Formats: sequence, C-alpha cells, structure tokens
Amino acid sequence: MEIPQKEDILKRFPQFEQSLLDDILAHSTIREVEEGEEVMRTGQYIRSTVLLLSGLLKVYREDDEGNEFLMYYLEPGNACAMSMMCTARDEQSQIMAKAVTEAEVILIPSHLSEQWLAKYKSWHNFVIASYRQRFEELLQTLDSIAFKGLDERLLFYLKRHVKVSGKEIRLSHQQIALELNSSREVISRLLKKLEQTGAITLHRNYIEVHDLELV
Amino acid sequence: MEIPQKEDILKRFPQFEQSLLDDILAHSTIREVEEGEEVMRTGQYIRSTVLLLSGLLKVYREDDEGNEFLMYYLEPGNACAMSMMCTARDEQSQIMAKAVTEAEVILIPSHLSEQWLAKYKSWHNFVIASYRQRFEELLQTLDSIAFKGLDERLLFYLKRHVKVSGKEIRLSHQQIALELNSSREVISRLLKKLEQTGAITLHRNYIEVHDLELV
DNA sequence: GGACTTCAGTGACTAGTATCACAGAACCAA
DNA sequence: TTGGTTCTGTGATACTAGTCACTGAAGTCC
Repeated sequence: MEIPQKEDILKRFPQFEQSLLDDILAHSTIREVEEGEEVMRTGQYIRSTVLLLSGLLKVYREDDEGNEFLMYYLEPGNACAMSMMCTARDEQSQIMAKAVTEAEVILIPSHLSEQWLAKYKSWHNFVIASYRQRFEELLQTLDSIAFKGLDERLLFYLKRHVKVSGKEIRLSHQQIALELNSSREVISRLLKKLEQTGAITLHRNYIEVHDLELV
Repeated sequence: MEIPQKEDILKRFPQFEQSLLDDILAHSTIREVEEGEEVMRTGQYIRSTVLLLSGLLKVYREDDEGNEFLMYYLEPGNACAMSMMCTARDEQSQIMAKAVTEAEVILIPSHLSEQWLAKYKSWHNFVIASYRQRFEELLQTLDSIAFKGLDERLLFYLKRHVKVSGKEIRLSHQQIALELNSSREVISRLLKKLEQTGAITLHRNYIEVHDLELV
C-alpha cells in the first residue's frame, strides 16, 4: 500500500500542529481495511488509538446472543473514543467496529497517544472533543431507544444514514432490522408506511430518500 | 458550613497528589446539597467540574415530555464525567443530576480543572478513568434497555440500588417506574412476582431485598 | 428460458407492556 | 375516630412489536 502523505492526514485533521503530524507520520501505522471487515471486536485488547482517514466505520454493541444495535458512525477525521479510553489502561474493547465501506485507519500505539496528551495541546483537545462527541451521540441513541417507538427510531436511523452516506441507502430491510435490533417484517411494514407518505421510495436492496423532515 | 479538611478530601480521593489536594483546597468551593436537590439540569451551562465528597447522586436523562431514565449513580470519590467534558468548551449539560441523599460536592472552576490536566498526572488519570467508567456504565444501561425485558431491567436496577445504598430500598413503585421509564402498575406486578420467588419482601415505601442473585 | 437464491410484502397470531378503572391498605392529621 | 391522602394490588383492555407461514418479485447462474 502506498504510504499516505502528510497532506492526506493534514486534510482530515487540520487542527493538528505540525510537529504532531510529524510524530504521527513517524510512529503510527496505516491500515487499509476492506468493506465489512471488523476493525475492533468486543473483548479484544486494545493497544492502539484508532483514527479514521477515509471511509466509514460503524460502531455498535453486541450482546452474548448475537443481538446488536448501532451506536454511531465514524467518519474521516473522527477517532474511536473507545480506543482512546481503553488505551490508557490496556483494557478490552466493549464494542464492535466494522468498516461499512473500505477504509483507511491510522493506528497510534497506546503509549504514544498517551504521551501526546501532555505534549501536544491540539492532541489533548482532540481527544477530549472526541470523548464528548461520542458521549453525546451515545446519549442520543439511548434516548431514541428509551423514549421512542420503533417508527421514530427508524426515522432517526435513516436520517443518520443519509447524513453519512447520502440519499441512496444501500441496505436490505434485514440489515436495518439487525442494526435496530428488530425484525425484518416489522421494518418492512414501517418502511412501507413511510413510502406511502412520500418520504422515501423502496427498491430491492436500496432505499431512495426524498425528504425525511416532513414526516 | 464548616470547611472540609484536607483529610476529608484525601479520604475520598486517595489517589491525588499532595500539591493537587492543596490546589483543590485553595481554589474550589464546597457545596452542601439537600436530598432531592438538583445539582445539574439539562440545558444549564457548566462552569465547574463536580466531585462528590459525600452522599449519593443519581444521574439521569430527561426528554421534553418529562420522561426520564436513570443512567447511573455517583458515589463519594466519583466525579461527574459530563461536567468534565462540558467544562472544556463551556457547554450545556445534557443530563440531570439530583441528590438522592443529602450530599457534599466540590466545585472546581473549569479553567483550573483544565489546567490541572497538564499539571497533575493524578488528575489527568482520574479524569480519563472517570470518562471510561461512566462510558462503561452507560453502555450497560444501554444494553439493558436495548436487549432486556422489563423484568430483567428491574432486577438490574434493584441490584444497582442495593450496591449503592443497601438492602432496604426506600422507594415507591411509582418512583421506580419513573426511573425505568415504565408505569407503576407494571412495576407493581413485576415486584409481586419477585416477592413470590422469595427474593424480596414488599412494604409500603420500601423494599426489603433478600437475595437477587438466585432469581 | 428454467432453476435457484435472496429480498420484500402481508396476514394471523402471540407476548410484553401500557393504560384505565377501581378497590383496599397504610399512613397522617385534626 | 374520621376523613383525606398516598401507595399498592388487580382485572380488563389496547397497542406495539416480534414470530410464523406463506407468496411473489427481482436478480443470478446455467
């Protein structure tokens, strides 16, 4: 794989200072992951902080019976907050992360990302901001599960999906059901209802979104 | 109110270094809050980091319709992770925190808790550890809402309550229903079932817990 | 084109939870 | 003791979501 240039990283992380960029280039490794590949598994030990350079990752929770639900998506320029937190104590991951599209991630050895907190102000700020952002997104997810019916959760899910990957949602009903921890038939029915309002059009394996706001 | 002594703080936060303790004593204020008082409200601006010295706080989420659910409890020696995160950018709180019993909190001005991250290793570790711990508890709560039936959630709730405040749970069914975002009748029925297994005994306004593990 | 596979749509049924209505028990205050 | 208030228990009913069974439509491979 070609080695990414400083400019590539700078483009995604414009807030980093020069010397930090140099440090990143010098000491971290880049990994290219394929679509569908698991970047992080529940129970796995974490030895690096994960930054996303390109592509899209989904971060989700999985229980012992194989149920799952989506926590949030990570876009280029984001970091996996869990990887930062675990980092500090060499702990196990509590979550799953999977590449939705093919993606490039930067892996920073734990001890360095730890050192950099003190060394680089911009890194420190980035870490704190990441924590906060993920915490907030998690709270939103929690809200929608705790307070909303499945119809609203589906809407929320679709909106989020549109935001990260556009108005053509290339997912089967089955996949959506999985991420919402529901079942295909129920999702099918709800989508059908949404189609009747004119907000979306259903096709095989993809959903065309027109306008979700006016539902 | 009497000014708490270094020893009092040290007892709750034994991991702090001497000079940090001095800084805390010199620059933070202590507030005594009554039972039922709200320490933090959704939408409120946060200008201090909150440490809990004594008593018990519950941290919960509230939506626009007045529904709520419990996120976790804070015990002496804990910090409110949200207050730390908001701190960094002078942001609004996303959560509610209320005193379950009367309590003493230490309020550290945001700019100081920010500075101390770089200045004191022990403070930095404490903050990171707090983030992580709260994140994990939040994930547990999320799991139980997403994957479990109300019966298991109730069990989880009771166990957690026992852990922080003992085997006499002084709550009405109504209050429990509120924290689980359910309704009184349903909670009554589930508790009744639990009583029949011998795990608890029901009284007016309190529940006597015998053994929740064998249910 | 025909066989096969995957995906989507739909009716019938079930389980879990919420809501409504009411009754009785415990506690409190005059 | 009496009346008021809060808390608890319980039946009836409704609604949401999950499950089962089946059908047809779309795409794939030969």
